[in-house]
Amino acid sequence: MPEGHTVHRIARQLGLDLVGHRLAVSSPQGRFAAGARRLDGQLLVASRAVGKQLFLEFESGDVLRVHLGLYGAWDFYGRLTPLTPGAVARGSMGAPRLRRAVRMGEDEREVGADAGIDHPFPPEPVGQVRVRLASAETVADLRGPSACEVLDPSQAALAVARLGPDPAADLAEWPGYAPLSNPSTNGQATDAALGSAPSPRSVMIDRLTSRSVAVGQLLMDQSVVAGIGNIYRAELLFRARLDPHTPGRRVPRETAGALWDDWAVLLAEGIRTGVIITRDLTPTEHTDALTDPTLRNWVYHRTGLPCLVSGTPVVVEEMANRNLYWCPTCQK
DNA sequence: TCATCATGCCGAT
DNA sequence: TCGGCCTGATGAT
Repeated sequence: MPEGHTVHRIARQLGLDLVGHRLAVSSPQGRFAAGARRLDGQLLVASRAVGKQLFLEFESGDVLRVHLGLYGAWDFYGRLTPLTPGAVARGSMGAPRLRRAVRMGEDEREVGADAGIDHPFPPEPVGQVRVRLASAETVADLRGPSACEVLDPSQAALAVARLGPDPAADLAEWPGYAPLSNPSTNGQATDAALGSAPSPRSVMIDRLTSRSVAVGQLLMDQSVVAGIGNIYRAELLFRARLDPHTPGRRVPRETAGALWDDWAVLLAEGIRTGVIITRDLTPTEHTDALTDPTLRNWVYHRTGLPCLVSGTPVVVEEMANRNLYWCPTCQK
């Protein structure tokens, strides 16, 4: 299930295998029939992720905006370009081109490398497929999204502008969009002096430190910083040894900046591997963690277990309508 | 085999 | 604050 890293991986997969192709767009489920008609037959020109949202730009300027919500996912069939070495993959890497399906939207796994050989292409839709994007060789099926809509360019720009900065978004190449998320600059204090647009990092710091809401809530607020979900929230706070209840206003700017920097590192690593590993592990442990979720994190899903640093039992409480895991000894 | 829960978020109430 | 989305993993039965 999707925090920002997953959506970036999906954007990249679609970028590799469907961008530059003229697509057959359909809605086997029927709930997106009108939108599918509007996009059917168009060239897909760009695939971008901002936070947890996916923006697919077509030649007409129409943009398909997708949010996976809690259990949305993309299923890929047919020819797929391997994303990144080091990613979670069962079966051989760089194996045969033909794969029955690769699911993205949860911890990813590849269904047997040659499982598709006996199956027709394109395959029958499985379950409630809201949208199918199909080139001659690759099919991407979207199921269970919480948002799936066609926007015109100005509506899409508005949707992006409503989001906080994302360290992995490269909006510089997206003409007309908020100049918020150019990750190449990390502008410390020079923005004003240079008269340039504020850096994403400084935007995040400003938004996080200007409110009295608990930092544990602010990290989940997609207008403060985009892409962080419940796991990354808990783990970022632990890594910073920060009490989740600290009001944003009381978080020193240096601490807020360190949170941004750490998020950028964790996100990049999540995009690379496809899983959320937040502990500092040896290479061997890291390999084990790719297949064993219980090895990956400091506090997430570890209620009652001893904190790996202090030994204090990890506690869970509700914050921002979600379970928040933290160590009362380390984070104060 | 069944019930519950989950890495999210929106809109109705 | 609650239900919807309508999936898949997990743990209880």
